[in-house]
Amino acid sequence: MSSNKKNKALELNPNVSIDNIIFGFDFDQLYCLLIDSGISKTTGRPRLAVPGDLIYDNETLDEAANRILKELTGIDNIYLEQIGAFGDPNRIGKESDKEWLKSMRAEPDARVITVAYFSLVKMDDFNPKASSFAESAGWAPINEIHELAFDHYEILQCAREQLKRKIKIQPIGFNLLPEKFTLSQLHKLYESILNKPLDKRNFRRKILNLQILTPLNEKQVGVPHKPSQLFEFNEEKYQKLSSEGFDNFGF
Amino acid sequence: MSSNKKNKALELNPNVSIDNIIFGFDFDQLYCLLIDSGISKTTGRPRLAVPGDLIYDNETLDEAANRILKELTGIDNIYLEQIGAFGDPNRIGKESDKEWLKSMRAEPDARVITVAYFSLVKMDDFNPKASSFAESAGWAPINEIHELAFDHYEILQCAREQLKRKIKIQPIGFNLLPEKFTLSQLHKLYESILNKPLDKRNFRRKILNLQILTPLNEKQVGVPHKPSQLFEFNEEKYQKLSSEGFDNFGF
DNA sequence: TTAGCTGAGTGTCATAAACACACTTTCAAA
DNA sequence: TTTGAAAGTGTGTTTATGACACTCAGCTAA
Repeated sequence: MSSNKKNKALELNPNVSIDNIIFGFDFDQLYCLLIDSGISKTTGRPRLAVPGDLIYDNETLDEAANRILKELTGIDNIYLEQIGAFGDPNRIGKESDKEWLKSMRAEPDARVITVAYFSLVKMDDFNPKASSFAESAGWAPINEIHELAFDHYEILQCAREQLKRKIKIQPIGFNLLPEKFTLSQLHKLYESILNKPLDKRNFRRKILNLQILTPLNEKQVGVPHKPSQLFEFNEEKYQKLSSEGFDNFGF
Repeated sequence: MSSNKKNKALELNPNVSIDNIIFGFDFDQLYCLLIDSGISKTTGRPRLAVPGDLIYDNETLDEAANRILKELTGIDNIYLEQIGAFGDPNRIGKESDKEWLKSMRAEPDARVITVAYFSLVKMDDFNPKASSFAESAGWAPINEIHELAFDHYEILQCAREQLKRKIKIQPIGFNLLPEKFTLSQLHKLYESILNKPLDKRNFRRKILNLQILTPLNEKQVGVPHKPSQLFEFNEEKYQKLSSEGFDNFGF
């Protein structure tokens, strides 16, 4: 047992892991960051998983989630939210999963409960091709993910649901966009998350009525159509608004 | 390590526990079921906690939560929902908590992550005075709880928030009421959960418009005022409604 | 028997939010 | 200079919300 040893600080807890659903957005669709651990001997297919790791005994769950994100992408200070715990005793049941765990873990057969998180990152901030994970990590369009290791597919679906719920109540979507963005980009983002078309005029009215966007004296350049106005998110106005208590950001 | 031994089925996992916030309602206010483990030697005050236990290595988290509920109250088939994982390394930090753990657990110093649940029970179904827990468990009015063992107070607040959020979207409140109830009782329940007064007429209109209540040919008897109509919750209509997708049960 | 108390039950109007819907503008590229 | 592509804009209808006050039915106690 880890907790019986002296040096707890550096000790991995064999029974609790974190898995982190990392969302990105490219102005067209939602993506999820996946790890590819190579072709599985048992299935012959690539083994895709969500980044995750066992926790250390001296870190909080949030710290562990941040650590994993940082180790993989180098990014810090990211929007991060817990989804919940997943603990089916058979969640590590597939042969291809066991095979992989044996190569990875000191106690590959241990019962592991995982605490899932999701995070929202600006895709520009992490280009897998430029990182040390070039070969093992990459952005996958969310609608093209059909199978993942362990119970990661199920976790991903929970993450999507939670994001849907949350975006209706709080403007966390801004975490997926660059500092400056257009209303059309924001519109597309909401459509991607909610997975349904939203009327353009109604969307604009609603967002603008919230008064949390600052229009910039700047337009798109070089686009083969009417260039669109750029905006930035106004954190200050939002804080004021949300501390006064609003719970309708509803779509 | 538990997972290294042969008989995993009967093995407690030393690193993961479940804590269960059990809500009840007496037509007047919300209650929470608490365990009293007696006067603490270190604080001199009663040590109140939410029911919980380590998990067994062969049960799912939901099963463990149900087991704890069943062991304590004898009740089965109860509304149960995960709140999330709580894993601050110092969550077991108070002296009075350590004292208690030493008397309870094989590995009192182990780092324990807890997965919190809340459940909704009809208070009639569990009368602590009639159970074997007569002296150690009891209903506490939720607004009179100010301090609990471990991080249980924090968990309780999260449970209340989650219940608030959920009740606006799904009619789970019916789990806290007997089969037959009056609109006033339901009204009071919503006010207790949302912690604010709701207009009587607007509340009735909204609830009745949902069409998930069946009026019964039955009235209150023996009350010193106009007797009120009894209703029951119509699961069938609700299923139809919610599968067609509604997300506004909003107050 | 009746007066008084208690909570049940009921309707309307004003305001705000939601939704459906189509044309003109601006720029780049051909 | 024509064409294509997305930006940007307003109105009317419908639906939900929120504020508000009196009568009714049954019990109790004088």
